Amino acid sequence: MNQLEKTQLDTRTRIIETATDMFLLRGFSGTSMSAIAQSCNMTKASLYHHFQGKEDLFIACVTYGYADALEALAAIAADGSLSAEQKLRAAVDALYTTMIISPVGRMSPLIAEVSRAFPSVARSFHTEYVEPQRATLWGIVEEGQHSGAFRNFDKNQFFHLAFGPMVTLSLSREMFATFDDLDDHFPVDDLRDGHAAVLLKILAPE
Amino acid sequence: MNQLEKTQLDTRTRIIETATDMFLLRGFSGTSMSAIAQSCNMTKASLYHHFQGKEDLFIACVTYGYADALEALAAIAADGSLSAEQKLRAAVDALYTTMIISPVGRMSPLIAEVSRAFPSVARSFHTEYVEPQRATLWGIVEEGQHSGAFRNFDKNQFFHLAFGPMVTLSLSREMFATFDDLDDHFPVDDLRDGHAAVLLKILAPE
DNA sequence: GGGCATCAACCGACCGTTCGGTAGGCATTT
DNA sequence: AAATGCCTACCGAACGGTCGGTTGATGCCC
Repeated sequence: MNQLEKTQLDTRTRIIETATDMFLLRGFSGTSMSAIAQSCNMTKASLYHHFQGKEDLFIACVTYGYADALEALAAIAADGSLSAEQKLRAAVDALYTTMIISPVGRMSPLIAEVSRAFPSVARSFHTEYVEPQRATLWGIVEEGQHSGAFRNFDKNQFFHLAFGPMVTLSLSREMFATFDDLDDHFPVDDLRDGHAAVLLKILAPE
Repeated sequence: MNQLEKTQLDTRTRIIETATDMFLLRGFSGTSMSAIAQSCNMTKASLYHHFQGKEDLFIACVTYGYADALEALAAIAADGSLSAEQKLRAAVDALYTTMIISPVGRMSPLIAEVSRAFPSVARSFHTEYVEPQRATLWGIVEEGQHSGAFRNFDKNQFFHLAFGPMVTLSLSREMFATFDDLDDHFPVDDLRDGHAAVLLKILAPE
């Protein structure tokens, strides 16, 4: 990669990260291309030099974080030094971090907003992010089931109980982001620990 | 209330219900006042005769469903013929119905979209809808704890595990509303029953 | 006749998008 | 080494259209 391509990539990345922040704050329709350009210290015309249009930029924002978010989880699942219980516990921690902190984890309400206008974005989010995440987590559960550490449990039921609370926590913190007592209402660490304990309990052999 | 006031109220209600559907489909910024007026078979000017502005109309839409959604839950909590376990089971059913079907239960991503622009809407949603709902559900749990039917359990942890899955299910069905195999991915009845069973299990005395 | 609901017409601002053009780096030709 | 042509990045200005919101008039029902 020469200097020119690198500069171009840097600019694109800078735009994507800036735009992602704004989309998360104000929603898709609530964020204008002019406002994004302004935040990137460039003109609208320059912005349109790097992206074909608003939808194109939005898709780039959504897709941008898939890999990193999945990689952290995959690393835990592949760690041979951990037992299934340890992996599950670590995976829960990693998932909470992703859902609360990383842009891609906080995008659910954004996807909901555009789900009818851009069904392909929702499809991509599901196929390339949600499903791989579920599959990796389920691999850990299956490993525990084979070793006798976990009991049998319905797959979709487990996802419902595992992802439900953490996604809702992420959503709640977006909904009530302006509360100055947000951490009192929704204390991430406490809720995460209690949740992990319950998951291990319902998976424990009878 | 005379005939005139009643007609006016009917018109307001008709507008609110129409606008709510559109806000849920396209988001706040994605729904224009012209489009709402058109769906109501009236002019924008007539729409502005009934509501001061877009924010005013939106607040009316959000507030509109509070009472009905809370009433169904309160009726269960007040039913003297049911045991605490039966009440909890019925409450879970009612909450799933609210979250999946009723507009107010499906509004979470909408609140997230406007949370920074209209913090007061988020506040109202929390104070007048979320908190009363939690309080009523917790009343049922406390009743069971006093009678020995339920063990002690941290309040916020319980909310996390009880509301988490159902809110996420509602959100997921909004995000992936365009999928033609939506009910295969997110089967409400199955997930609800399994969830209720787990809740009763973690509350069961040791 | 007086208050109310509705309307067509209109407003300035902003939307996403496009256009014509400029500045500067790089490679090839002279 | 100078001149040429091309490419990327960027910009000011403007496009047609839509936004939320307003005005004044018209019909209608009590």
